[in-house]
Amino acid sequence: MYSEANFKSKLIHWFDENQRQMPWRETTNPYYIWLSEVMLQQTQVNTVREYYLKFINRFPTISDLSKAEEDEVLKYWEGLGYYSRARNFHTAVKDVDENHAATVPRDPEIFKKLKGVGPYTQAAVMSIAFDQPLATVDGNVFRVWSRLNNDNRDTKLQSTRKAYEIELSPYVQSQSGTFNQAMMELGALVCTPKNPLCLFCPVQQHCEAFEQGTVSELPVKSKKIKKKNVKQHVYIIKNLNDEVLIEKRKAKLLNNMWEFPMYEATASEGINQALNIDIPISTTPIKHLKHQFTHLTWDIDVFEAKTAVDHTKTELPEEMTWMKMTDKEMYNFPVSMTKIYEFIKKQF
DNA sequence: TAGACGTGGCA
DNA sequence: TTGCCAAGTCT
Repeated sequence: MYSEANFKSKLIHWFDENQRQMPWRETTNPYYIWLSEVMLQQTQVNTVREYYLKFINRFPTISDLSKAEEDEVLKYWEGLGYYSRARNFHTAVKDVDENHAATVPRDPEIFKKLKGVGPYTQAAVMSIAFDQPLATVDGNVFRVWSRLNNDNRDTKLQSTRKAYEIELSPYVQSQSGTFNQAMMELGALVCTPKNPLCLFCPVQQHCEAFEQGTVSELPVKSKKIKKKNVKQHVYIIKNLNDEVLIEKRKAKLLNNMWEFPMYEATASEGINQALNIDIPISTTPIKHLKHQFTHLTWDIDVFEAKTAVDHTKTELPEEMTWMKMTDKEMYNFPVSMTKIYEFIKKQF
């Protein structure tokens, strides 16, 4: 058994010398720290940087974000993925603005009640911004801690998370924010999923898995879900003004984002029903693409409607509109639709 | 509880 | 090309 203080001291010393520069590490503003933690969920640091800087530039205060329309907030999240994070963060910030005097709560129990704040975000924001004694348990910490203890418990189980939070609590009674970030940084830079740099690890002598030669087998994760494949038909409908038809999604997936009308291949007559007009559709796809999500694949055929009908005089259903090709930045599109846009842009 | 929820990087 | 992984949360 090793000294807890010795382990912590070595880890923090390594962190002081080796941590990466990040814009959110140069602020003590709890709102900015909170935003960064939301953006960093399941997302790599280098991807987040630009989004973070643009976001705080446009919404520099809680009040600014609180007053914004959801469509604009989503526009600033466009391309980052997991868009419910943006909707939930917006909701939570409005909550703070209205019910907490526009001040991020210091009480972990109150903060945890906000929309989109789970155990990780609670611990991260509370420790980094307010030095509250809570341990962050994220993917990095699961990996680092399971290896340090040669622990093969399933990290997907809630019980394992709880156990880790308790086991780590002695380390976060002081300097909690620094310790938490050091654990995560070690996981990101040294104790990596593949090819970990054990020879350069500042706490190698505390690592049971290194001693036992089991590093590559940890952490243990149980569930692997198989992707479903969904065939989709997308329709590029142009009018005589060289505008193209777009539709606002009303679904859990990519909710409230725009798309070219899309129907599952098994329901592809939907476009004619929706418009209540008979649009000639090209019989062969003008483009085929696959778009990968975590849990499914869209196998997309893109069809083009060549029509002489002046659809500008046809009344459109709710949540549909004609978009000028030069106005794409006025709408928020998922990446799959941006790919299609880039293709058809050449033809206009 | 297990599956839904985006996207890009990497071996 | 394919599958896993990246500072998770919601239902």
